[in-house]
Amino acid sequence: MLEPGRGLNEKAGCTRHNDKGQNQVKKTEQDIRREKMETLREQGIDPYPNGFEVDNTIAEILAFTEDSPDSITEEGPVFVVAGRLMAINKFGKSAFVRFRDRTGQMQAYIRKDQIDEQAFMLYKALDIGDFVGLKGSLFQTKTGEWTLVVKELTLLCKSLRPLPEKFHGLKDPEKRYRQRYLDLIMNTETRETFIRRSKIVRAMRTFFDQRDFLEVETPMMQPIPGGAEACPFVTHHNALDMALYLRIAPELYLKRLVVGGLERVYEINRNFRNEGVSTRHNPEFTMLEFYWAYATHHDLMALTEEMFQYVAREVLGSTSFIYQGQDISFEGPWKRLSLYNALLTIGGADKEILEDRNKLIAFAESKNVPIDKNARTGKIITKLFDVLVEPELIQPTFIHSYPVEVSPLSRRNQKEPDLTERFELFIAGREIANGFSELNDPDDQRERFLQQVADKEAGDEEAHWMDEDYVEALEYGMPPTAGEGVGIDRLAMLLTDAASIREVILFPHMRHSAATTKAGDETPKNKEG
RNA sequence: GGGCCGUUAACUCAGUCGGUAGAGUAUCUGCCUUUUAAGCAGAGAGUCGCUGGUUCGAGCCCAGCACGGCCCA
Repeated sequence: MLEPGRGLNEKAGCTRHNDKGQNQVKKTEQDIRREKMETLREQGIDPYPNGFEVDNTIAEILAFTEDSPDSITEEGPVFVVAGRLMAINKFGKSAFVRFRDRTGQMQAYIRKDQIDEQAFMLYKALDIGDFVGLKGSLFQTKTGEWTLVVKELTLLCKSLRPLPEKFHGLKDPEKRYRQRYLDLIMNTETRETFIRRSKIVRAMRTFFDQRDFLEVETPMMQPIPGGAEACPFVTHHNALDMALYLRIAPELYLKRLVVGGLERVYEINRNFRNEGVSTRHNPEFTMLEFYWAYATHHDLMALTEEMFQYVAREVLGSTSFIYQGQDISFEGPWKRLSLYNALLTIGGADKEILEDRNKLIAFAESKNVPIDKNARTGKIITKLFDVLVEPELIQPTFIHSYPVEVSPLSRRNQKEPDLTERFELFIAGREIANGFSELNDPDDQRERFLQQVADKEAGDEEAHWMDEDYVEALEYGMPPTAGEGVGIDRLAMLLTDAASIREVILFPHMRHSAATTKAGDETPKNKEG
């Protein structure tokens, strides 16, 4: 046998490649599926027909086999059902197919002698992923599985791309997030997570509706972004030629509604914060905020316990569950601890440290807590809390009495005016909720805003803006009110045992995909300049 | 922003010491009317993330970049 030199060999390979290009067309699975589609069209079968009269769900059919198996014969009853093909086992003149609708999954049996000629042609062109309508009766296979014998077969939608592999499924997290529809098709847990999230939100609405709270919607685009300390997204209104900010919180608008006499309001909606993305942060996230006239932050804490217990019972059927290997119980009463006491008992600080700013800074450094030495004392204290205490709060715990410097919208404690009647709720080492008795003294509110403006000028980008319009509303009078925000995504994480926020947001924010970046047409030109 | 890890066929993954690419599933062809991740026989399928560098030779080594994951800030 001749051993050609390397160069020759390469040339041969090259030639072979060219031959291939000319003589046999390289077909992808998509090409093959398109060819099948064209063949069907030629036979008068529309690959994308409109509508289909579905009489039964898979769950109904399976329930029927449980309830009245004795009434099932070859002749009937006859069911009409639709779904997506998830598996096909072909045997020449017959096949078992597994199909799925929103209620479940079952098996159907197609045999040549049970269907007409056109349907048999159609069967031969079916692929995994196609949607079909099936009409037939039931029988049991050798292993006892109830199976639909197909009498009529209708193509409802031709799928042109192959689904991920049936056994290992879709695992690549990037693909799961970017193409969530594939994740939902392939991964049962994903479907269950988002069904559960929907139940959580529904339970919350029921909870507040039952207590005479009114659900409202307030602006997502605001001229002055307020209600939280965060960096906003900016946009521009062309016709009005003005800057608008995606809201960082609905708080100031909801309190205007309380001024307007809507004494109990709540809103479940998106907030936007222009920060990094991580397992705990998505630029847009969902908050419940509610305001309750004539209540105090003590009432809020009691209501929060009740609400979380209600939601957990509705969604899980239990008030205890496991989150990332830790047993969590919503059974009350929940622990309540002042921020200072938390730092003393859990954070390892002592009284002297908390009362002396220099000792506080030295303490932070000794604990390797990164702080801004020029920040106001209240900020340093909360930073210490975040690092030293927060991760330790596994069971639901209310931390209350936050410094007024970090709480510009909260009512002062009458006995200790440097502290506010504010609390945060921590579960599994994370902040879940934040509530307080609202500041309704317009003069004090204006002073707080001015202090925030000074902080902003000193370089604190997240400090509040002055909102004169809001202060004016307070001047008309807001009744004593308590208000709270609850992070829905984080609560959903707890109740679905999700390690990352991306697991509970259908379409989490991602960077440009590598594929998009590569396609020069789609990349903004100005990036090069 | 920093550190570590990853990116190979449609999917899930191997790839030894640097020597020109592998499996299973899926697809295609043939056989097959009770399968359960069907089976048997055969076939096709790759910009090894991108761009450079080192080398006679790079999926593998080096640098930069992109995207993702985890941890930290």
